Amino acid sequence: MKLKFKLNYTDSKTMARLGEISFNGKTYETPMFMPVGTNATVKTLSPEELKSIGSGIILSNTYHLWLRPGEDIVAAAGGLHKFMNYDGPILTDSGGYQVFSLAKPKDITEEGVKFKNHLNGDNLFLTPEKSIEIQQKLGSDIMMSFDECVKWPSTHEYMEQSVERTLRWAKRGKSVKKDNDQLLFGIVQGGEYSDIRKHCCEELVKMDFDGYSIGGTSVGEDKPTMYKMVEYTTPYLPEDKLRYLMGVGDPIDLIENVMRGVDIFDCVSPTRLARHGHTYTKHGKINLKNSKYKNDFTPVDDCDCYACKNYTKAYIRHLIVADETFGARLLSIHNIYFLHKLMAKIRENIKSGTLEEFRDEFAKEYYGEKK
RNA sequence: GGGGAGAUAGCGAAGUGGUCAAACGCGGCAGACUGUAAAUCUGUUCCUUCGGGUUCUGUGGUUCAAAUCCACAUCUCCCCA
Repeated sequence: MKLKFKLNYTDSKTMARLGEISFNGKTYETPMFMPVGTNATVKTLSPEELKSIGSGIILSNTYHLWLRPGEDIVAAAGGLHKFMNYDGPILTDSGGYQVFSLAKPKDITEEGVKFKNHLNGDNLFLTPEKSIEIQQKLGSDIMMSFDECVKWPSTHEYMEQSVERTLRWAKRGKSVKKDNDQLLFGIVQGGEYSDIRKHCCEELVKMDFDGYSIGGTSVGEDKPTMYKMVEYTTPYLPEDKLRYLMGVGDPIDLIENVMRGVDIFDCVSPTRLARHGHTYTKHGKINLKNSKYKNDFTPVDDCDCYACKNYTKAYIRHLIVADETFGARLLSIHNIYFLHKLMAKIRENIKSGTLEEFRDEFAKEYYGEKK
């Protein structure tokens, strides 16, 4: 079953797009938010819970599954879908982000990247070919090319060299790709340098990937810079292919980047923030650990998710403070639901041509007066 | 009744003459988190008008200097009768 994307509509005032992904007999609308399940699980949530809150594609990770349990075990289980019991689409990251978070500059060579296994300190070596081979064994529906996620800020000179190497890596990865149902995306790097972003897009498009990812964002840059990175990229990508902005999940960033032509997003923040007791509300992000919620017997938000329909802030706060996993689960449900719901509203406002107004309204409520 | 041990900040617990407003842990109060080395990490936690002020069960004492030494008192725990 091959995942297919169809572009249905492009907003005339912004670059926002409406599309649909079909997979395994189901269709999913874009723009879409994808929860992250690094270790073949979206932390604390079952596949049934994910589906019930409206999740479509979920993300998993090549690097982590390579180390544990190992791609051969996942393959022996019948692939990632069977292994984790998720029949929706699965996208795997290539390990490129771990180049940013785990490797030192001297560990990055033309051939590949040297890692210290974060579990036991072993020396590891990941190459573009190896990354694709692992992802093929995992059997994800969308694979990522192995790239260098470059730290911000970086010099124009470094970025140029790094992007050339990332392009060579993209080609190498593609060369070992089997002719199967898995899609392979190229990843656009180039920091905030418009010339490098453009060049990277053009070279990747020549290689003809199944979709294109925008990388190098959400690595500590400010929002205007992130938006520029996207603006310097999307105009050079083919209309009919999916565009994935990697690692972006702040609510306002989702809206802003849909307006810049992005279709799909992923981010760890809804689940990580949940585990840390933070939660999104229409009036901004709140920290449920704050003592002012001790006696607050109202729901987290005006929302119809399972957590908000059945539980109060005071109760969830108690669970979080008492380190009970059910608290993390309830907040994960709400936080992911909140982002899915936001994406649904974004889609509606693209349809009605009111996305800019929606952005302004949302920002006013979300950042205006914090509860 | 006899013998022994001990009382340190909200709690547990170091410290046994000056470098002690007092380690560390917990608890409390905040903050951070963006393709997950993250159910993690950071700050803070006697009072303060930020100059200082008042602390280590209490009272008295020794000393230039005491949480630390001495005396007595109070309370707690253990052992023996």
